[in-house]
Amino acid sequence: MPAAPEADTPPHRYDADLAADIESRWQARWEASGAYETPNPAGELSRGRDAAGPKLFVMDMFPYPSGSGLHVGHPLGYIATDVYVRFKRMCGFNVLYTMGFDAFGLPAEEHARQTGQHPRINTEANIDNMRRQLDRLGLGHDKRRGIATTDVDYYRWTQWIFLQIFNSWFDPEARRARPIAELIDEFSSGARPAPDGRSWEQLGEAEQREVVDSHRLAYVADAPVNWCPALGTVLANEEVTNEGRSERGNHEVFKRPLKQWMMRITAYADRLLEDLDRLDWPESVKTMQRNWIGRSEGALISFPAAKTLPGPLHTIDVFTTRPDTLFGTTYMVLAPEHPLVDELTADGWPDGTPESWTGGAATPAEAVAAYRARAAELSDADRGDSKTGVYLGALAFVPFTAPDREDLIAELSPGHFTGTGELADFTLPTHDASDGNGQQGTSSQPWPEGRGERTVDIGVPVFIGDYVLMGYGTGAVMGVPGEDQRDREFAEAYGLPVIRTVQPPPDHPADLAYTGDGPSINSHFLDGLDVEASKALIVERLGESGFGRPTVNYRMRDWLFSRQRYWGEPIPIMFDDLGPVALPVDMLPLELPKLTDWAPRALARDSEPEPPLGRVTEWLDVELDLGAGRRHYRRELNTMPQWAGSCWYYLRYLDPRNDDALVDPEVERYWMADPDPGGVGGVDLYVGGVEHAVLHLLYARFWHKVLYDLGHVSGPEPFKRLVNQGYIQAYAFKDSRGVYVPAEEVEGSLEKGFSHGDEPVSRELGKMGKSLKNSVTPDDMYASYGADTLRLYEMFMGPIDQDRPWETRSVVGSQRVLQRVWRNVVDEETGELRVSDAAPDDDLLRLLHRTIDGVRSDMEGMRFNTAIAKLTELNNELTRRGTGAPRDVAEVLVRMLAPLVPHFAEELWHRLHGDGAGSVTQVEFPAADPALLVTDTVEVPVQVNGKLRGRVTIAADADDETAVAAALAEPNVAAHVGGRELRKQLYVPGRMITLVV
RNA sequence: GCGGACGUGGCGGAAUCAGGCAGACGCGCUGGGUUUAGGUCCCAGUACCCACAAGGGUGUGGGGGUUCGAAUCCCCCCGUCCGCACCA
Repeated sequence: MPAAPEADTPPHRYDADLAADIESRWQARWEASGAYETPNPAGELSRGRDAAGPKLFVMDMFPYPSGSGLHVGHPLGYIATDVYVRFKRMCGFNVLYTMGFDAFGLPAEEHARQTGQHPRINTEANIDNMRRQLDRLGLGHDKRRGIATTDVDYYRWTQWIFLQIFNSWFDPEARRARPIAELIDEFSSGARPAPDGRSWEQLGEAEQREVVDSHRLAYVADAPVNWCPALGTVLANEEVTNEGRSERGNHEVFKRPLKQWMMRITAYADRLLEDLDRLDWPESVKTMQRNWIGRSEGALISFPAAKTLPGPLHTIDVFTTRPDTLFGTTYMVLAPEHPLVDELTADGWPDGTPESWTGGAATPAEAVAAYRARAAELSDADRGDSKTGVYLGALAFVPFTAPDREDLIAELSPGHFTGTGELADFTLPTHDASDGNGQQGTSSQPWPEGRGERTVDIGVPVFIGDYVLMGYGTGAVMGVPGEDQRDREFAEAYGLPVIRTVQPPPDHPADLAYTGDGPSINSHFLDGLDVEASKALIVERLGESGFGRPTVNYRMRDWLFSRQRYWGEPIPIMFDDLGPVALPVDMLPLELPKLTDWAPRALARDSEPEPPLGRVTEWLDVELDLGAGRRHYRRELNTMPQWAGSCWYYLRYLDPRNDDALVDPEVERYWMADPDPGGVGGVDLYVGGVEHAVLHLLYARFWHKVLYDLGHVSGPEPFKRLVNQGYIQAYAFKDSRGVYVPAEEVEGSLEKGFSHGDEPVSRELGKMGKSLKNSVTPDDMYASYGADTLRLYEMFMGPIDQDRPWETRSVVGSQRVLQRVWRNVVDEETGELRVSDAAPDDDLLRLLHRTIDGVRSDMEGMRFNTAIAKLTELNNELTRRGTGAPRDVAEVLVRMLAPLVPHFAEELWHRLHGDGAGSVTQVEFPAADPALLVTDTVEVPVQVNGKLRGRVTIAADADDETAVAAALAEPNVAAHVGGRELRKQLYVPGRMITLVV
């Protein structure tokens, strides 16, 4: 509540009204003088303040202009960067600091849909509103550089980057992206053979296009995707929650195959992983990215399989991290969606098939159909813990003979494990070595070890089961119940044999899989070797025989890049009869067509996506001459995902109005260079929420690396240092029905209980926001206290990276601090200065310099809470002394406050120095005089037998003997020593005297 | 289950990086002052126990260890939060 003017309130007290007056006045002057404009080394923005001094690039994660306005939690990170930036500017750095808006994408569009207005109108109104709320905080942004991702001049370059990616391929030997033209040259010159061994000329145009397109970093694939009918669009894995619902709106999401644009981020998996080690990021975020990428080393093993013998053989490829346990395989499981399922489904149940394997169906085909239908109903998360599956009626064969093992299986299991057949016509696949997602061709290869003549083999049954996911590895596993607990549970459920292949310790429970180390057993030529050695040998043997090879598998999939939405960047691609064709770069921007009927439609689950751009018939079909004569093309109708614009906005801040390039290379080198030689470069400090740990931050790193490979940026990483600011939490209140009630209407206390009206309510701590009805708006804080008090309070609440509960009643503490500073400089009654011209005494001077020293290092380390505590301490000392502060001390204190409370400091600065003085934002930050940090005498605590017994004042350079003598002279110390002989004496200079008796 | 972060007064937190006076600074609370009153503002006190005091004892989730000395380092356990999760 704003302080009403009271008769007895001194007229010049620092209250909300005075703060509002000061804040608006200085904001206008700063704006007029371009106080925060930072010059570039070249180009249009090279005018500005003096650019001497090292560069620093500090950035916040830019916001979505959502339209519902800010609460006090939103600007926490912005205030922190602003304080840091102001401090570094005062330390002589040339700091780039600005703010843009991430305005494309689902949130803006969903909001527009609710209000019924066109997204552009909505978005621009929201941006204006957010700018106003943020400006009121006094953030020192270079406003010339602010962009919105929806600006045509901006998304023109987003489209340009898309074309760079489309026109590139990943060369696995060079481990980097190269222009697609170089690949075409290699094919046509014969330096690189065509995939099937034919010469390039022998391939038709269609085949050539297909081969080239299959190498591009941006490509169209018909792949299982996350289809969200309610939103009318597909979503990236990253946008789907664990519960299988959309991150936005919490709608149901279904897996289904659709033709979509993909980006080959998997090609960069290893580099994204390796370079994490070179980043100054929170360990938690690095860990999340590592887990997301999910690199695991193992082997790909091929199992021959057949539904009848004799009969055609198929190959089940399996990824395993434990190839050493191969001989423990007693069954196989395919994911229900696995493409081989149909081929391996037998016509009828083999003799002796147990009832439990059939799912109660009359034939394997019926069992499969029923099981698949059930699995499709369930999202990955709903599949539950119990292991289920049905038998296909087929057998698979471990690719090595192992007579002992076969005897063992024969002994453990009923007759249906034995198949008889002629294996000579088995066809082995050849795998190309490019990557885990590479295509595979087939070619004939002989069955090793002369097995073509064998007519009897021990097969293992092949199941489908939903504990095997199509989205990981090859979608098939070898069932090894001895060494894998999930396989063990499946084996238990279906009565499958268990063969241990690693000797467990004696105390290992017999009913659990053993995953630890130990000697191999029941494993033929591996027996006796430990796990590592067994892995090495089996992989070697598999390689020799052609049945397997070492491989690296990743959890991460390629990035699904297209959305069936209106409010996004149009993808600058056209299609002719043979496939996608890039729009020439000189035809950019490809503007989003004006459309009145832009709203997405909620669709039925199995309907086809309907991109809204498909409604623009005159835009859809174009005739162009791209060099091969005038031809007809159909435009791509999908738009880019929300993440596209945020993948590179930091680069556009550098050079926002450049029409010739996304950024001038000289400007890019200046701002993105790493201060440390050999560093990765990039934004020097990036502050934002941890919720972007794997989405935005992974995509942006990927794009940056592609741009780096293609020579458009000078370093391999976009963000050198990352800080995650904590969330501001707030108490929320629920009534007896569990419904949230507005927090500001709740009365009571922890002791007395809380109530809303007459009804008792319960309290909980949660993220501030609309859903918990516990928002506090910055506008309320401006009205009650002013922006500087809000800034000071938010910085004082705790370490920047920590969550903290909001307490409106505590804000007044920060206002009192400023009031006390104000009172030490300005007379509240008259408004006159009340500083004294007397020189500060020695004690005060020493305290001042200790404060300077501490505040400087706290600011540097972004420990603003402790910096504020130290400044408060100094000011409390001034208050204790009464009589107004010595002018020299007040002047230094004001300079130290300037980064935290810039308007307040600017006002006092001008009162101290007269109106001719320059801005406090551009003076130097105080530096401590080292001579004043050391003292002649020090007060040192004394411990006797580990307990504090007194303190003595001694010369700062006193030696051991002197210190101990002084300690013994202290009565309480002497009493505790009690005349006994010292067994030990120790003096840590300036810190502690320790005596042991 | 795996991985990460963390645990200090009534509350937010400081001291943890580098072992050396635990509780800086602020909120709240208690008492006092200013004020017609309330509020604002100012001053003093405020970890807990004993004591008028001087002082003494206890104390940083629990247990153990290293050390002259541990909130800090090491081991085990408990608890909270976050991320991932049938990952083969």
